[in-house]
Amino acid sequence: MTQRVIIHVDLDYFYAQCEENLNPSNREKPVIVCVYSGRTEESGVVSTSNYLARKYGVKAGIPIARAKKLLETAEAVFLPMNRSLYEEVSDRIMDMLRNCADSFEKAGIDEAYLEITNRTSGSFEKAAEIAAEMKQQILEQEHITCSIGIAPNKLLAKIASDHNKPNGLTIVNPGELAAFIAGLPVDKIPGVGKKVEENLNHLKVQTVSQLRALDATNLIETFGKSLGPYLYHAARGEDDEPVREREQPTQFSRIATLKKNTRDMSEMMPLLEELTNSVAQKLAETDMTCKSVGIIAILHDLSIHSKSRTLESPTADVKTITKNVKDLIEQFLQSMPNAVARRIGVRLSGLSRRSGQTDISKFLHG
DNA sequence: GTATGCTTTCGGC
DNA sequence: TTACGGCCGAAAGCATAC
Repeated sequence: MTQRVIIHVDLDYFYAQCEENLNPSNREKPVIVCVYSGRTEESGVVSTSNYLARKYGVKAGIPIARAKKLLETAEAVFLPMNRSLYEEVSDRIMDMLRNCADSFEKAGIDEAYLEITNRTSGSFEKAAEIAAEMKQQILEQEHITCSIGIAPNKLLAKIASDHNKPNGLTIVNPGELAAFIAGLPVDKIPGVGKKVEENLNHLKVQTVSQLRALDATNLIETFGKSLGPYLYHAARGEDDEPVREREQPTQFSRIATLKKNTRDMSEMMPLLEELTNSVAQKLAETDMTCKSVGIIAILHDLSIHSKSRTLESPTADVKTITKNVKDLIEQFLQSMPNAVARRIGVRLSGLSRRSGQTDISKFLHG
């Protein structure tokens, strides 16, 4: 088994950087890209912000109203999301990166993994040169900075890209691997968020080297048969996940906030129809069918609930989807007599592509 | 018990 | 002092068939 060379590319504060490029005068100001829910003038959350805004404590996920408070002394720019713009920029960058790799994996709108083992013959020095060229190309063609990690696997490449931001380049040579991760806080491990971190803290684990001291059995008992082994290996910098193009999407969903909280069918249906039409249109655009239809409800207390059902046969028909959505909402309201919805959504899953799919009758009667 | 498939929840970005 | 989105993929949880 030859040593792999993996790169993780993370586009810096991506949505906000796209907005800076659209309007360069914003580069000197805090820029906050917002998801407005439409309920009141400023209800909603921050999607992302530039580094100037972050100096004020304004970061992804906080309410817009709170961001405005934090920035009331600054001349800040609050902008609504323009997702199609970000997708276009992302698509162009991803196409550039794909051409730089032996194998390529888009891991989100603003990040990607590249395996470059073959084209570097395993040399990390050569990898650093390629990374520098990629950074330059992305900057010249799209005026976007990024942070890059180079490592022997995806796990370490991702941790490395996060190590020096923005506009950073971090190399973790195989020989430096142990020293690199040992002192890191456990929440630097992808998959270790608030909840897992709390659990680890109860076990007196705050750093990766402390995590490494736990035995596999203990980890599996505490975190289950998926996360347990993952943590055991992550503590040692081990990961053999391949870099591969992601398959077709597995689900499409649309969710939105109601003008006011309700459990009244007639107040929910217009929004549900809109969401259903939108997600069904996505299905049509991508020439897919769905086998499963589901609804999502976020209640007044922000608790999340969902219901779904599998259809007799795959469909892309709006009427069929709408009928099932309506049934599921009624079923949900009946099952939770005290539920008052704040946000509602529609989810289609069990997706498959229509074209290229052989007619089943050929198998039956071939 | 194991394999498989479906529903619901979790958590990253 | 609080404040609160819209997506996605994966895992957990559960049921059923063998």
